[in-house]
Amino acid sequence: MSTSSRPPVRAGYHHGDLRATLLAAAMQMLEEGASFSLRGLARRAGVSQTAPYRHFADREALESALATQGLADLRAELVGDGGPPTTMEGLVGFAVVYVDFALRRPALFRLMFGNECSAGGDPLVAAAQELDQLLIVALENVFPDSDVQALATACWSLVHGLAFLHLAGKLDAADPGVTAERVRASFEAILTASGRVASRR
Amino acid sequence: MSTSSRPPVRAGYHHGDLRATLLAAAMQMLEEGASFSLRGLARRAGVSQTAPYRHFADREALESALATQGLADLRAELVGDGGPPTTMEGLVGFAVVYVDFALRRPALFRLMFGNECSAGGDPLVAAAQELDQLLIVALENVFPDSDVQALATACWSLVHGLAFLHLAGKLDAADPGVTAERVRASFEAILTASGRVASRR
DNA sequence: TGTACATCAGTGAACGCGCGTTCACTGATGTAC
DNA sequence: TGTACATCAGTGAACGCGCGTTCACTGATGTAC
Repeated sequence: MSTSSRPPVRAGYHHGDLRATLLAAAMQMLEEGASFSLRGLARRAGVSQTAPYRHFADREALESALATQGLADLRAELVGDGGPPTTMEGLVGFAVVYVDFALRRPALFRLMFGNECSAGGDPLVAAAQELDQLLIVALENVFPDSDVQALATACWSLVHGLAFLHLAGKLDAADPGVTAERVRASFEAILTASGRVASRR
Repeated sequence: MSTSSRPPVRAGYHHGDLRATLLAAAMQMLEEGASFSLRGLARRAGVSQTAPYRHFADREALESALATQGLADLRAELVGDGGPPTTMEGLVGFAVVYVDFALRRPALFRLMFGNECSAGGDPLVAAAQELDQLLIVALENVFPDSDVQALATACWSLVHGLAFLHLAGKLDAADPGVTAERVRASFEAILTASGRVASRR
C-alpha cells in the first residue's frame, strides 16, 4: 500500500550526493519539457525546497552547471567511439548528430544556447571551447590550407541555425530521417554553390 | 509641475487605437530588454490591466502579433530601398543586415524565433514565408541552375546560426563592424571551401 | 431631429498560482586531543 | 578509546513578488426607426 507520490528513499538525514541527484533530476525535468524550477527540483529529489541552496548559490549557478554538462554530453555524442572526423562525410555526420541532439533535448539545448551566459563561469566557457576545438581539429583534417577559424565559425553557424530553425518550427522536424537528409542537402548545396554563381569576375 | 510617472494623456474613456498603442508599447518594452508582461504593457499604455483583453485573446495572441510584425520589420530592413539582391555582395549584405537586426533587437528576435510558434496563426506563418520567398528570389538571381530550395535552407541557417551564436555570447558581438566582417568571412570561407577539400575523388 | 437600445471598449477588485530566496533552526559527521 | 566541539547538510515556515486571467460592472458610441 504505497502512496502514489513516492518520496524517494533516503538513508537518513544526510543525502549523500544531493548535488548530483539535483543535476540529474533537473536534466530529467528538462527532458520532459516541464518548465524548470528550483522548487520542483527539490520536490523531485525528495528534499526540502531550501536544500538545493547548500549546493548552488542560486538559480543561475544551477543553470550554468546544467549547460556545462549539456555541452559535455553533446561533445561526447559528437565524438562517439572514434575521434574527430577526417572526411567530409564524417563532418556531415557531426552536423546530423548536432541537430538531432537539439531536437531530442530541446529544453536543454535552449538552456545551453538560448541565454546570454554573459558571466561565463569558467567551466561553462571551457566546455564551449572544447566543442569549438573539436570542430577545428576536424576541419583541419578535411580542409587543409584553409582559414580554419573562419570555416569553423561558418560550419558551426550553419549547423546551429539548422537546429534552431527546426526548433522554431520554420523547418519541419517531424521525421528525423527527413531532417538528417535536409542537413546533408544543406551542406551539399552551400559547398557546391560557388561553382554556379551567376556572374563571376 | 508634472508627476514623474506620467500617465499618457487620453481624450476620454475610449482610447481610440489601443491595439496599435499596445503593440507599440510592447515593442518598446522588448527593445529595452525589459521582461515583457501584459500588466506592464497596460501600465505603460496608461490603461487598466484588463483592457488588453479587449484586443488580444491572451498572452500568446499578443506574442504572435508581435512576432508577425517583427518578421515584417526584418523583411523591410532587408529589402531596404531596392528589391532583392542580384549579386553575391548583395546576398552577403542581406546576411549582415539580418545579424545586425538580431543584435539590435535581441528580445524581439528571440520572440520571433525562440518559441515553437507551433499553432501558427496564419499571419505569422505568412510573414515567415514572405521572408523565405525573398531569399529564394535572391538566390535564383545569384545562383541560377541550383537547387535553390536547399540553398535557401542552408543560407538562412548559416545566417540564423551566426545571429544566435552572437546572441548566446559564443561569438564576440561587442563591435558591429567586427561582427559584419565575421559574417562576410563566414560566407567567403564556406563558399570557397570545396576547392580545398583534402581527398576528393 | 430625437430617442431607444444594442454593442463596444473600457474599469477595478479579486483569485490563485508558483516562484526565488531568506531566516533561524537542528540533526549528523568528522576531527583534535 | 572517549569526548568536546566545529562544521556541514539538511529542515520548515515565511516573505514578497508579479503574473495571467476572470468577473461583474459602467461609460461611450453608433444605428434603426
